[in-house]
Amino acid sequence: MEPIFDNERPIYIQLVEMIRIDIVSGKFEKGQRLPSVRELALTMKVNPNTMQKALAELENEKLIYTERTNGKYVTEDEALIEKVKKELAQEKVNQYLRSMKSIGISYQTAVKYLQELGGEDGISKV
Amino acid sequence: MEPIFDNERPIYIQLVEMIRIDIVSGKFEKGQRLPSVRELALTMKVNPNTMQKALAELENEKLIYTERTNGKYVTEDEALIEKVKKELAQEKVNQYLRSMKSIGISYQTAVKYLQELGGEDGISKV
Amino acid sequence: MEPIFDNERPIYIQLVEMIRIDIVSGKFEKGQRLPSVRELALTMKVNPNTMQKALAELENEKLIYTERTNGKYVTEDEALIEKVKKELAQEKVNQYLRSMKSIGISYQTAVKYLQELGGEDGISKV
Amino acid sequence: MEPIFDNERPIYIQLVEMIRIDIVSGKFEKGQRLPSVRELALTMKVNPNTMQKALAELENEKLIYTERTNGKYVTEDEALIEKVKKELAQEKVNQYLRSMKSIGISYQTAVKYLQELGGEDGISKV
DNA sequence: GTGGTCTAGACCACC
DNA sequence: GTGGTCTAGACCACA
Repeated sequence: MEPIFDNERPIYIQLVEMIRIDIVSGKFEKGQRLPSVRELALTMKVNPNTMQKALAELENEKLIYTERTNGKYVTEDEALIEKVKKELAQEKVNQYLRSMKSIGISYQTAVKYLQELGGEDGISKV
Repeated sequence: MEPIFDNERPIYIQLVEMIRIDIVSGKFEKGQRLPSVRELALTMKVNPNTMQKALAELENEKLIYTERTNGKYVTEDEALIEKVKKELAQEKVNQYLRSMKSIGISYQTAVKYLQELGGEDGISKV
Repeated sequence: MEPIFDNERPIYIQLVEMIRIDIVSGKFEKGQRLPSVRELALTMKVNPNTMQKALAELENEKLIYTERTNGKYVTEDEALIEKVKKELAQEKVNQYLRSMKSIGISYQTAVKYLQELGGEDGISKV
Repeated sequence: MEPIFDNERPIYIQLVEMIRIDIVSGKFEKGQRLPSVRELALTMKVNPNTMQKALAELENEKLIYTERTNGKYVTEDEALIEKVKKELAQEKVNQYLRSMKSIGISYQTAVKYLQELGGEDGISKV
C-alpha cells in the first residue's frame, strides 16, 4: 500500500499523474468531491504542500476545481476528461509501438499480436 | 550513445535483455559472429566479466553458442529466435493492456485505439 | 524603497503584477536576464519561495522563461509583451471610464477632459 | 448594498467623498433636501455622529447648507458643483495618466488608447 | 472543518 | 553560483 515514488522526477509531478489517472479511469468520478488536501497528503505520505502543488497543477489543467472552503471537485466537463484520456491512451499506444519496433516488429504485426496474444497471462480480453 | 542502466536491477540482466533484443530484432543476425567480449564490454561501458556473465546467460538460453577458439555466434535456430521474439512481444502486449486498463480502457477499446491512434506522433504505421 | 503589500491579496499575486509591469514598461527588457530568485526575494523582502511562486506564474504566462542553472529571462516574444501591455492598458481605461461615470461624466466628456486637463499637476503631457 | 470602508482612512472622510460624488453626479440634485442625518447614517451603517462630522465637512465646502430646523440641502450654486466636479475629474485624469505611465505608455498613447479601447468590456461609450 | 498562503530551512542537480 | 523541490509548521478567511 506504500506509495513509492520515482526518485528521478518531482513527487508532485508523479502525484499529478496518479490523480489524473484516477480521474480518467473513473476511480474519481466526474463531479465527485475529492478527499481533502490533508487527507490525500496523508494517504500518499507526502507533505500537504506537495499535494497542494499537485492539485494546483490539475486545477490549471481544469481537471479539478475548487469550491471555496468546501473542497475540491473533479470537473463536470466530460469532454475534457475524455480528451485527457485519449492523450494518455495515445502515449501508451506510442510506447507499445516503439517497444515492438525495438524488437523488430512492424505496426501491422503489432496489431496482429495484440489480437492473437491479448488476454493471456491473466490480462482479461474483456 | 551512452547506454544507461537501471540501478535497481543487476547490470548483467539488463545486458542480457539488450542483446536478446538485438538478436530478435535482427540487428545481430542468425548465425552471425558476435563482437568479442572485450569489444562488447567496451561498447556498453561495462566490465568484461559482467559482459561474460550476460553472454553465458544467453548461451544458456541457446540464443548464442561458442566455437571454442573462434568466438561466439548467434544461434542458427530460427524457430528459437522466433519463439523468444514472441515471448518478448507477449510481454509488450501485456504491458500495453495493463497500462490501458489502468486508465480504464478495455481490451476491445485498446485494440480500437491502436488502430485509430497508431502511427501518430512520428511512429510510422509501416 | 520598502515595498509595501496590500494585506488583502496574496503577496505572490502582487509580485506577479509588479514584475509584469516591469516587463511591459520596459524596465526589464525583452530577452534580459532577470536577477536571481534569491536576489529578487531579497529586494522585495519576501521569502524566496514566494518569489519563486510568482515567477512560476509569470513563466506560465510565457512572459519569462528559465534557462536551467543559468537564470530566468524575459521572453523574446515582443508580440506577447505588447499583448499583455494592451490588456493592462484596457484595464486602466476601464477604471478611468468607470470612475468618471461614477461622478456623472460621459465617455465623450471623459475624452475631452483628458485632452483639456491632461498634463497638469506634474503629469507630463509628453 | 453594504457600503464597505477602507480601514486605512477615517470613515468620515470616506463618507465625505461618497456624498460629494453623489452631489456632483446628480444623484443628489442641486437644491435638493437631503435625507436626515439619522437616515443617512442608517443607510451607510455608520454612527450618526460620524455622519454628522462628514456633513459638517461638506457644509464647510459649501456643497450643502443647513436650514435651521428644516434639514440639510444641496447647494444651489451650480458653478461650485461644476468646479468640484472638475476637481474630481482632474484627479481621475491624473490617476489614469499616472497608471498608464507606470506601464510605459505616454500621454499621446493614453489618449489614443482611450479612443481605441474605450467602451469595451461593457463600459458604454455613451 | 476547508483550501490558501507564507516562511524558514534544507537538499538536490547542473555547470 | 543557478533554479527546483520538499518538508515542517504556522496563520488566515470562510462558513
